[in-house]
Parts: sequence; C-alpha cells; structure tokens
Amino acid sequence: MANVKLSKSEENYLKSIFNLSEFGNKQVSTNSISKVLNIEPASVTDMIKKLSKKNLIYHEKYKGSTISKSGIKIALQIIRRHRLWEVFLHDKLNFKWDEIHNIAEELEHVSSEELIDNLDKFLKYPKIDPHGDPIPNKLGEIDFVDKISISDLNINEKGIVSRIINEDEEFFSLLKKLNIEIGTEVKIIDKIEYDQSLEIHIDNKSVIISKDIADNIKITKI
Amino acid sequence: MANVKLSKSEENYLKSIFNLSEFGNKQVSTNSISKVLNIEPASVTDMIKKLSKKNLIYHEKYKGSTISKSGIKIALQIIRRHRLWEVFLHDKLNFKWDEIHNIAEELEHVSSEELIDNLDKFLKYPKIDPHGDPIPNKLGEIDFVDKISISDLNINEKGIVSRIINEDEEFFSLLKKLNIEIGTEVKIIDKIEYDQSLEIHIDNKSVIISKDIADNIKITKI
DNA sequence: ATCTAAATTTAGGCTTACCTAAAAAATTTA
DNA sequence: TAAATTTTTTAGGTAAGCCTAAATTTAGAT
Repeated sequence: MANVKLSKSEENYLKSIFNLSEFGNKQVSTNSISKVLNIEPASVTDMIKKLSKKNLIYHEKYKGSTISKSGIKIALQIIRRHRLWEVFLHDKLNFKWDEIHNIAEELEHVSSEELIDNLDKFLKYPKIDPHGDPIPNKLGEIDFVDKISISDLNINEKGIVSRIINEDEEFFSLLKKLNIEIGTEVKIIDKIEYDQSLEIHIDNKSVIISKDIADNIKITKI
Repeated sequence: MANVKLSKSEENYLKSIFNLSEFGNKQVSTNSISKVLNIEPASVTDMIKKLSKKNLIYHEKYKGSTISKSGIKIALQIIRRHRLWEVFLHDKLNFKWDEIHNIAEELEHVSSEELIDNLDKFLKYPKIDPHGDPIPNKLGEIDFVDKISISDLNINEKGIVSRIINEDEEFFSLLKKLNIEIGTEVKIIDKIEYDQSLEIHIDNKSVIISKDIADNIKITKI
C-alpha cells in the first residue's frame, strides 16, 4: 500500500472522520461529516466512495463509515502538522491563541515530512498545542490527556482550564467574552437542574454557561 | 478594485509572468509561460483570459501578455512570501539552501498577510533570501541588487558568488557537483571563443562551465 | 405493523484547471 | 512574396470536488 499523496479535500475529510470517530472507535454518519465540513451530504457520499476505494475508511451503505488503521495513521499525521504549526504561530510569531486555528488549517496541508520533523525539532518537541490538545509524535503516538470537563465538577469545586475542544471562531469569541482561556481558574457555584447549565465564578465574577459550553472546556481539578 | 483572493494556479501564473517580464517591462509570450510552468500552451491561453478579465495582465491576441500595475503588486507579494519562507527554512529549520525552494513553493500560497508580516518580524526583516535574491518589503519595494554574472568577468578577475538565478533541482545539483554556493570564490582562467564557455577556478580546481550556467550565477567582483 | 420523517444515495450539472486536435495568425525561409 | 514552420487560439473533452433534485433506505411514532 504505497503512501499515496492525498488532496487537501481528502485530508480534511479524513481528519474530520477521525475526530468524529473518537479515535476510530465509532461509526461516523454521513450527515455528521456534512455538518462539520459544511458540505452537502451528497458530496460527502462522493468522497466517502473515494476514500473507501483507497482503504482509508470502510463504508456500509446507509449505515456509516469507520476509519481504517491506515486512515487513522494519516489522520494523526495531519493533526500533528496542524498542532505543530499552531505552536509555531503562537510561540514564535506571537499570534493570540484564538487566531491560530484558521492559519494552521492551511499550513497543515503543506506536505513535507522533513518540514514537519524539522519544525518539531525547532519547537523542541512540544507535547501540547496552545489549545491544550496533545501533539502526536512522528510515529503517531499521542498522550491521552482527556481531562474532565467543567460540567464534571461538583458545586464548590475548582479547576484550571487546560483544553478547549470546539475550535470554531464563534466559540473563541464567546470564551474571550467570558474571560476564559487556558490557565483560567473556574469554580462551580451552582448546577441548575432545569437544563443542566452551570453557574461558575471566573475572576470572582459569576456567569452562567450552558452544559454544551461546559462540555467543551476541559479542566484540571485543583 | 477589491483585492480578490487568487487560486494557487492563478498565483503561479502571475509569478511566472512577472519573472518573465523583467519587472513588468517586457511582453511575455504564451509559449514562454507554457515552458516555465510545464503546462500546454492551450491551457495557458485559458488562464491568460482569466487573468486579463481580472485586470492583472493585458493581453493582445497572438502578440503576448503584459503584467499590469496591480499584477506586479500581487506578484511581488507572492515573491515576498516565497523568499521569507526560504529564509525561515534555511535559518531556523536548518534546511540546506538547495532543499528549500520546493517547500517554499507550497508555503507561499498560504494566504494570510498577518502571517507573513509576523514571519518577517520574527526573521528580523531579512533583505535577501538564501539564494541571494532580494526580498520585497510589505509595500512591494525591493532592492535591485542585480549583480553581474560570472560571464561578465574578464580573464584573471575574481568574484564571490552572491545569487543563483535558476532555481531548478537539476541546476542545484550541478552547482553542488561544481562546489559552487553563495560565498564561493571564483576566478576566470580562460574564455573560450568557440561557444563562450568559461574556464574557472573553484577551490583552485579548474572547471569549464557553459555561458548559460555562467549567466545564472551572479557575483560580487573582488 | 405501518406510516412518516429523516438520512443517505443516485443522477445529472457546474466550475476550475488541465488536456489533445485542429484552425488561425504570425513569422521565417527560400 | 509565397510557402513552410512556428506560435497561438479555438473547440471539445476530462477529473476533482462541489451543487440540487429526486429516489431509496432506515428509523421513529403511533
């Protein structure tokens, strides 16, 4: 199985399928891919056929797609590139942590293994990116630092924000408005039964965030 | 005239047309574009129409293309990106000077003005790239360091190699074989009337190079 | 269990950026 | 200057990656 060069589109699909699959453990629906990539389901079906033919995913008609071993391997390399570029943009070029995602989204498709290895070395082999996400090494090995979310804390417990899952522009501006970033200390004041939203303290100011928001913010308990 | 985002192909055509035009002063033939880009003339005609419609070049049927003011402006920005990435690859990631061209060829199409400006700052605003080519600044201003070529030297004169014009892989390996790089001292031993090839000394060893090769190696006279 | 709604696929179309073959224009040569 | 050659353009075609509309399959509600 020669390591065929993938197009930018193919790489983006593969990355999304991998992310939706929870490390290859779950079948991924055509609709969910359509949603994260903002591409019509019919087009997704086209690409699924293409990736299946290359044995990067397995597809069962009308059921969903599963990413293959070789698909996972490639996806991890794309994620590695993305996160290394994010470290570069943040640490070396002084971009803010909420400005780096879109640029890294382009840089990750520049395909030179030597480039990435040299970049890795230049950055001193970082383990996590500026959003707190772990960076796979050259072999695709990755630290599973899947921390607990804000919503897993009980009332009066505290945590330090360590990782932001959702990388959408809107989510970043929301966090900015809430004064939340990596390293911010949060304390749970109340859990609202009705919709499971949470009242939390940030800088001693009280705000209420939805369960969905809380789920997207991983923390280290303190 | 809004600054419309160009595709990778459009950028490559524009850059080539600019390079062939000698800073916008010469009309460029369809065939010459075809040759440097390795794309059939018929396809070049297609793209010429596209770029003309965007007023980046002017085209006179069966005569040739001239790059416009706004075309030059964009071409200089693409060249700026290319050369800044080359400096980064060479100075920071420790790539050899003959390995950087192809990677920079991809990186130059990542379109973020802020990225390039921050990269420029990170690299301390370099004036030349590792091949000795001048780097346009943010405004497109560029030092005209168009030095003389080896072939302009007379017998017994010496020079320091300052700039390599041809950036093809083969040309680099030829230079490697000849032990020529930026900074190498060369001395003219003889000029051969027959085909204007030159006998030169490098590290006190004598070699004969064709006029074409000599023209592609710029030097500073010493 | 059937009927409906949602998810998925198929069919047919479009644009970009390329191609080949053939026609047209310009240039060179005799 | 007319014929031959070269250059350029036109015409028609292809693959990738998207689209919409319609058909098909699956899942959910009653």
